[in-house]
Amino acid sequence: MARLVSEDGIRTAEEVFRSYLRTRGLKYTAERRRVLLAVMRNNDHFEAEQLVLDMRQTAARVGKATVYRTLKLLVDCRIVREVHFSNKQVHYEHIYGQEPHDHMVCRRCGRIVEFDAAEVMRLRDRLAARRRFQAISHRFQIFGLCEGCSRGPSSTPDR
Amino acid sequence: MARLVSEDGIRTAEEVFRSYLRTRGLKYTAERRRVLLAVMRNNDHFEAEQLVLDMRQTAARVGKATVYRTLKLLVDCRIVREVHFSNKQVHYEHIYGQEPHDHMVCRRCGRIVEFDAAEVMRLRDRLAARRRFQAISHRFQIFGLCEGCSRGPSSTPDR
DNA sequence: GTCAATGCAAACATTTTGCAACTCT
DNA sequence: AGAGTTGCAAAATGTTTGCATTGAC
Repeated sequence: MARLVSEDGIRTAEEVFRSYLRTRGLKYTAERRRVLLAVMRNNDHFEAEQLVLDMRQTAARVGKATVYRTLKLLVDCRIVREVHFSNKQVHYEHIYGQEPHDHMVCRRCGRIVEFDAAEVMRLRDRLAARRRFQAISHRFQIFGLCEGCSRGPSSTPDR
Repeated sequence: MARLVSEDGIRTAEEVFRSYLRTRGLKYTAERRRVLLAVMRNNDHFEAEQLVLDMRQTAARVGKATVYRTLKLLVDCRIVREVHFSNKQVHYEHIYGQEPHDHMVCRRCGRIVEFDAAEVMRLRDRLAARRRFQAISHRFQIFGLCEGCSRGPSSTPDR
């Protein structure tokens, strides 16, 4: 969270997306643009379904199939990444221009805490090398209790 | 993989499961026992659906709903753990009596390489402490190319 | 003008649930 | 005896796909 993207950052991401599409003979449609904007303005982690519902409220209405299809493209060109907090649906977050990070997930309140992935990547590469494995990416999430939840039962118990 | 469990190990797991059930007023039924045995004899990672199908072949036939329900119980009492290799269905592995480990997943051939989680856990706890987060568990998987696949195109390209 | 994209609804795959019949303890 | 369990089929979830229509280049 806390990943405010300036209008300028959005414009750059737009250019990245546009040229990604162009190089494969795909089209930069109004719908794809709307999805990109909705994603970039979302400063949190979100699920595909929620994005569909949110966009349904606005003038930037886009069909659910298109949202799913566009998310895939955005993941492919690394503007967006899938994150896996639960066993249920996939979550997404935009990562264009972000430092690599991973997540801690509070088992009690669901709070997500991000942390820098630099050390994780160093360990990952060391572990991989030992097995003659060439690491390309990783997923790492830490589950536990956040600061608030680890001291006594909170008044907002949920997931 | 390579986690052969002796008949003795199975018996111990059975005792763990049985007492877990007893303490919550649940019953150790023939079906639950059959699922436990099928799981413990499986020396690999497996998916729920496959387990259902495998058991359908044998005399130890158990309904799919029961398999799913029992897997949940086994996860809850830490005989089994969920592992997440792909974005598709959850995989399972029995971990009773195993050293903690995580997985490297080959993006080309799908091979799974296990590695000891000790260092990961140390890093995890250090990272968590910095954010005053109390780590309980984690998920860590490294994606990349296994030894065979990283040197030149293999003759068995798949997942 | 052409080839790709959209939106809808139907299809899918996986997992969960309601319920009547059954079975551990 | 009684609470918990099973199996089935139906429901639910989350995502993908077929296809006629529309739109970008």
